[in-house]
Amino acid sequence: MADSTRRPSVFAYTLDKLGRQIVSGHFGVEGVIPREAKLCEQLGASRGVLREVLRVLGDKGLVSAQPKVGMRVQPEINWNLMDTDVLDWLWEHRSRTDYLREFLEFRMTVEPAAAHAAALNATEEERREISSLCGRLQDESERIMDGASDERAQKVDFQFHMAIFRASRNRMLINVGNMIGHIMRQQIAVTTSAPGAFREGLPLHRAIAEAIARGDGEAAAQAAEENVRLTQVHLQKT
Amino acid sequence: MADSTRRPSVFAYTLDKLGRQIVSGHFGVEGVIPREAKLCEQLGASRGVLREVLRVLGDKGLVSAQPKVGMRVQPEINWNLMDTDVLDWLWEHRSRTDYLREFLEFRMTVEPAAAHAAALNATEEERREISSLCGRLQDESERIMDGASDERAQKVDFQFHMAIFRASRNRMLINVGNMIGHIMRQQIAVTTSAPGAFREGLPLHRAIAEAIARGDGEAAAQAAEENVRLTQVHLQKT
DNA sequence: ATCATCTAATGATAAGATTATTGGCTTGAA
DNA sequence: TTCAAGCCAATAATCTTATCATTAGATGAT
Repeated sequence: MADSTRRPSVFAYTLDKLGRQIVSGHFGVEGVIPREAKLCEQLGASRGVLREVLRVLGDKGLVSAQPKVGMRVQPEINWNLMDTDVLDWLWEHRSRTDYLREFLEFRMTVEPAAAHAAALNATEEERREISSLCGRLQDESERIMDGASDERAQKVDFQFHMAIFRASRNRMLINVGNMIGHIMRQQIAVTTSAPGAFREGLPLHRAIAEAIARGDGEAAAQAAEENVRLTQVHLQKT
Repeated sequence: MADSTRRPSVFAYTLDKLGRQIVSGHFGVEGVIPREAKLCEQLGASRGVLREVLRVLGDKGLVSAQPKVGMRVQPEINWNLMDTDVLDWLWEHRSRTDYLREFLEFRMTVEPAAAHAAALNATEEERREISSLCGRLQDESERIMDGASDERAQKVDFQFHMAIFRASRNRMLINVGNMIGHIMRQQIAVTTSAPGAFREGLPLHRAIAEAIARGDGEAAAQAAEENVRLTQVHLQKT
């Protein structure tokens, strides 16, 4: 079993640490990264794992290497913004001032499309699952009104969105959906902490689920768009 | 200087080779990959680079490792479809039967959004650049009518699309645009080889450019959508 | 200035120590 | 007997260390 409690590997730790340093601008505008030997002692890792880390960071578009010349951090335009690690690091450093607008804009184009596709392509079972999750969302909402933590509601909300992406029967949309879901799980804590935000969003969630259930693509897309817009409003209030 | 003529690294070669093997289903439905020592001799690479390769393939969602149990290829749903390497490998193996529909569907949701955003957000210079590229596209189109190769036209077409994504002022859309552009450069050879396909698509390209020039988001989105639809028609004829 | 040479950095290989996980074996109690 | 908990060894990834090769900037003699 992939136990979540096992100690993080040296690789994972080093990747995370160096990734954060790069994204936070720790190496200046020139972006010259110390040579391998120096990085090893700074990060406390052997040259082997460090090179693995640098390869992965290169794959994420953060750095590129050249013999003799050394490592350089790449211009930000090359950073892979579909990568959850990169997104996490960005989110940590410049929290919700820099990329938030673009992220919401991106959701605004992708989520309606996914809802539309789901309404057309979902299996009967998927439609039932989505409706069911919407029902559970309502239950959890009421539980919150009684003073319960919104942790469980967040989880259900996350599952609801993912179910829609899955039902779109488009693996590229599902892929993007995973990325969006990952960010949402961090953002949602902010979004829903606004009092009544969950209750307010409930009718739109139901509208999405019902539109998908009856195969109305246009309505599903419109409701999904409204839902993102509502999130937008809530986030801008914080 | 990053010379394009320098010999490919062992790392790049091994990554490509192993990546293709995995995507082509070379390791069976179980997806059990031989252990490191065995892979080394099969691929002719040292353990060091092999581990770097495996880490990158893990980052792309293709494989995951566990001590004692070995390397396993991950279920296809986890493969990172926003990664150009993965896409290349997939495209090579199951060429334009499996993922083509989903790719075009994805373009259909993203490109209109990018055109829309570009119409609203582009700078004056960007609008001029897009119009200029559209004009060059017309020139190249006429050159093709005279029997010239469509290689140059393809390059301009690619630049045209990328300029629109860039003008959207949304770095996530730009990122996705890079991915789409990468695939287009391979698909476009098929698309435009249909006789007259270029000429037929020209009016729509002009419609996009003009809509962006005058800041008409709705018209730009609609023209972009029509353009993808036209591509769809051409591709289904092959 | 130009060219050969030196030097310092990444690229690649090899070998060994370490750590974690599985699977079997044993032990012990119901 | 049967089942479960705990121990042990085999195995594979993980990590370290050392060494050589390759590359390109820097140096210096012509």
